Amino acid sequence: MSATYLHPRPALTVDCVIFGLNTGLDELWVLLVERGQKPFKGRWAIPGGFVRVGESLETAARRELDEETGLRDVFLEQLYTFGEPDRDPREHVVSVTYYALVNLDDYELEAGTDAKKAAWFPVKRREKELAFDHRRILDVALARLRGKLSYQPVGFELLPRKFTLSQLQRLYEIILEQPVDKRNFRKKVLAMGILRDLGEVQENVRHRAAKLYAFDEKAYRQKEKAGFHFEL
Amino acid sequence: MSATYLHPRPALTVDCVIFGLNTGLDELWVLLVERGQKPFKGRWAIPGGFVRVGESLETAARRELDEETGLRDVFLEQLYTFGEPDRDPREHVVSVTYYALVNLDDYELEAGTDAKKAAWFPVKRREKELAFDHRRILDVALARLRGKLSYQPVGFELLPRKFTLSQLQRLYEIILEQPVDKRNFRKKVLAMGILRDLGEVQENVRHRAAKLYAFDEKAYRQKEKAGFHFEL
DNA sequence: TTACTTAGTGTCAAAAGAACACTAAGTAAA
DNA sequence: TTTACTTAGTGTTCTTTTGACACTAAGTAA
Repeated sequence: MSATYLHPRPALTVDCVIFGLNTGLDELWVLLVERGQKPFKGRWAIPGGFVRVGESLETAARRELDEETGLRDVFLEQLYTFGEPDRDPREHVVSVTYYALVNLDDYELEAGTDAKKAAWFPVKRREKELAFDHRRILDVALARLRGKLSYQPVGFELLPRKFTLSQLQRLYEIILEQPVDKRNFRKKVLAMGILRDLGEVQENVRHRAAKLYAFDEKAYRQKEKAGFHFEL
Repeated sequence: MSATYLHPRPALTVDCVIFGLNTGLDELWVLLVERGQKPFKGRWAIPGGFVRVGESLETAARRELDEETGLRDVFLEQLYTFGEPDRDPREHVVSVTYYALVNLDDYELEAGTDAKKAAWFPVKRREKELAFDHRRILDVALARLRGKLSYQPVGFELLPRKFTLSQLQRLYEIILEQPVDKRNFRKKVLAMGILRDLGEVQENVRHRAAKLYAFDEKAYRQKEKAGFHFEL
């Protein structure tokens, strides 16, 4: 299994920042796993692991995601590659990072199949004592998410397939941390024409039930080709 | 010099897409080097090379840039990391790519100090026969550049330090491939308050000399902190 | 029946964006 | 020295977009 090379190489890992929103829609969460070995044993870290030879980076990221948290088929996008030689005390380890967006309810309490402890942390808590440079990675991921949210339709990945306009609005308010005008928001979103009115309403709510919508990806792709640019 | 590891590792390289604009301001150019060895011997490629252990990714990128093209102290930003296992026929090579922006005149004809052939190619020519997946990388870089141009003040990196508003406008027209209204453009740019009027005018032009401006980075940074967002 | 909660809707004023054409200043050539 | 040529530089108007703002509708629970 060991390998010898003419020149030394840095080790290569993938790490995934996983953002989640619960249906209560009160906060943005990030999924962390507790490290079982040194270094940083007992510290919380974003899930990840070594890239295998012959495996693409995204494949590696999805494999690690599955192994460490049980998550599959989620939205996943490359974030940034960190390669400071001292970011891992053992040796030079370069990490290609990804960020994932999931709806918490679809996966709630999926404790690591890998016997590792996994838990959701509120992003706002800004947990300081993360392993390696993971605090930094999380900050970069959050900045990216905030940026993307405004000009790419990624927010829907954090909601259940069927959602109300109020839920979508709250998502934007929570992540961007600024209030949004209800009427203006609804006008703008609906005017884009990328939501499908499902003709259904919420159930089991103790107030007027809101209409349910779904993101219409086909419509979005078509409009995009025609020069349309998402913006919220 | 050789090294043995418990598990096999992909090789790790950095590659740099270098965009340049000449003062003639007629086209966007990309700097390519001719490969001297297999694989893809004789093909044009974007400059790059292996990351050394103990060296940060950006350091590696700047080192390779200097070695292969003589460029130093240029604007450089990470682009994307490509890791498909078959992108290099020899073995699994993961490439962290960067893109650089330079003013062609500052460096014109800096043929490789490394005895390698280097040449500027018009981006629009969309040279097909590049080594490895470099065609793809170039496409990603161009898309990124186009995106950045609109909401980050990176265009100035392609101009000489002192430039005219017409030059700046032409830059946007060339890269975004769409005409811009002169009066509206000037109003918008000047209204941002991030250009310093140098109180100088062009020399050696056979028509009315235009005023020279410089990007005022300090002003930009301050405004940015105060919530200002660049947009053109 | 009443109280409570969230859903859903339109108008107006301000700001930003888009369209548009001429004069000014300099050089070069007749 | 006049004329032609080239690029610099400038305002106004109309249209579109954005932002501020408050009430009624529909349902549940007490």
